[in-house]
Amino acid sequence: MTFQKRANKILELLEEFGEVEIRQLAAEIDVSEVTVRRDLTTMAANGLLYRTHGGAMKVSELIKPVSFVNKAAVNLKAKDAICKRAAADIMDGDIIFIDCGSTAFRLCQFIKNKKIKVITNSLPVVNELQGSPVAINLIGGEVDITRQAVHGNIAQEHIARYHASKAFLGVDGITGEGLYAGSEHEVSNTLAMASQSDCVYMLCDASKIGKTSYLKFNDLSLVNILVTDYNGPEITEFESKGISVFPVTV
Amino acid sequence: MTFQKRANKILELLEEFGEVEIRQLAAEIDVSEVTVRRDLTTMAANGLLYRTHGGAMKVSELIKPVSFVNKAAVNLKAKDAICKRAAADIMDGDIIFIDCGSTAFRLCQFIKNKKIKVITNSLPVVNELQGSPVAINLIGGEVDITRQAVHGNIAQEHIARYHASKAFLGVDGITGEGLYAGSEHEVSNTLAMASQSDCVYMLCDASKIGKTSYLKFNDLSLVNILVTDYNGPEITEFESKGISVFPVTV
DNA sequence: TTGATTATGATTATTTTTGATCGAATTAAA
DNA sequence: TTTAATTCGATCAAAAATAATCATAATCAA
Repeated sequence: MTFQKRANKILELLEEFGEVEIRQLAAEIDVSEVTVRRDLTTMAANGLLYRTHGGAMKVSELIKPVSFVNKAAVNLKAKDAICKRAAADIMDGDIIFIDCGSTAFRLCQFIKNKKIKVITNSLPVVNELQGSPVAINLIGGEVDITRQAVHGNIAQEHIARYHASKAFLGVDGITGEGLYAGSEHEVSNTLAMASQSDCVYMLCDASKIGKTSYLKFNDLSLVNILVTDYNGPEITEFESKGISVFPVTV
Repeated sequence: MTFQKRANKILELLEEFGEVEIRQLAAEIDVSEVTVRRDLTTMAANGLLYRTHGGAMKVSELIKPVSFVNKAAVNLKAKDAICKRAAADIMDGDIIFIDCGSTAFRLCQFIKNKKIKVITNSLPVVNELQGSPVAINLIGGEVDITRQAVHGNIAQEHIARYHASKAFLGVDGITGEGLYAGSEHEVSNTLAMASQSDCVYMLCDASKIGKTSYLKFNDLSLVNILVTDYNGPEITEFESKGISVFPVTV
């Protein structure tokens, strides 16, 4: 059993359990604990895992507290894939709007190294981009603590003062009929950002496609690009209405 | 059970409840209270949570920069005494400005139960007032991450849209000659808030009295009320210039 | 094959982690 | 205010895990 084989096995187990113990690995791979310890040390040095006392953890298990807030969020992998694709279109020098909401929030992790300006009404976005070279403009207005965002008339006026090359927005639901939201507060900001942008990206995981909510606030003409992991009959309908669909796989 | 696992567990519980007790954690994780205490100390040192007597609190997500937390710790008792006195003047129904800065920030703890509206450019203030009945209006504009506050022209314009009964401001220094600041950004917000308020409260611990800084931005006429723990010859000078001085003892 | 290099396992010394205890500090109560 | 009850920090000891050392086994090149 070579080191490479053991390393693969360890990564497999790590993937399955998220964490492993030396004892467990030694028994599973049938080598001494000393060897396992050596393997883990090497692998940790290569960034393949996180070494703990008595074992190792998957790197991704070590989440920062901020990410914790959104851990409860559903469809995380889909959202991350969507945001990764969307972020690929963001170039240095861009000025972009980022909507509040859990999907758009995931965009932050992919733009931390970019030299761009972000205009947002989302407090978590501001927080997440701390320490990055990203310049932040925070929309002012009434603070909605439950949504961790700013909204209201002043906020809309504030947005109207700016212009961005791209807007990254989320909605509660999207069908061939149009866009749906769960609250009027969200709508006003979404519309304001869209109207001030050259190109509107809508970030929607599969659960949003074909879903309606209590408020239909606009037809599909608002959207230029739809980034989604969904792959069903509605897609062609969206495209026939002039939306470019960027598919991603989870 | 490794430290990493416990840390994750603690953060989860913190996320759920906002605050936790040592006893509760020890029982939940099944380790001794000493160990929990050690974990909390370590995590607090890393800025993952706030250590309290007997437990920990969720770290305010917007107060991550260590500099601010540290600065806030200087002259804490004096600042708290000053803010407690100032808060006594705040009545239900008031609309108030709260400046950014470590002194004015301490005001938050004394107004959490009041039914008022707070207009501020300070991110820590927004965070601190979460979950309270206080309505918050956040000044919009460019985010200065190091100061944890919003500045710029848009911010000034935003402030100009509002009017408050009282403004609670801080400065870097105050002498018989006037008011001093360490940065022009702070000045513009301070002046804007002062001009839109019926009554300007200046919150200054003793270290600020008689101190000058590189920028004298206004004379004393800006100030209506000075709340301070300082008790020296300058006080009569301030009073002779029309300022009401509210003394506090530490 | 031989000699050199590397990988592995056993042993021992060191470090880390944990829990217990006790005086000091903090908070709450009288 | 003074007093009582917690909680904290420091110190110590026991247990576990690690790193270091060494010897043995496997691998490889000439």
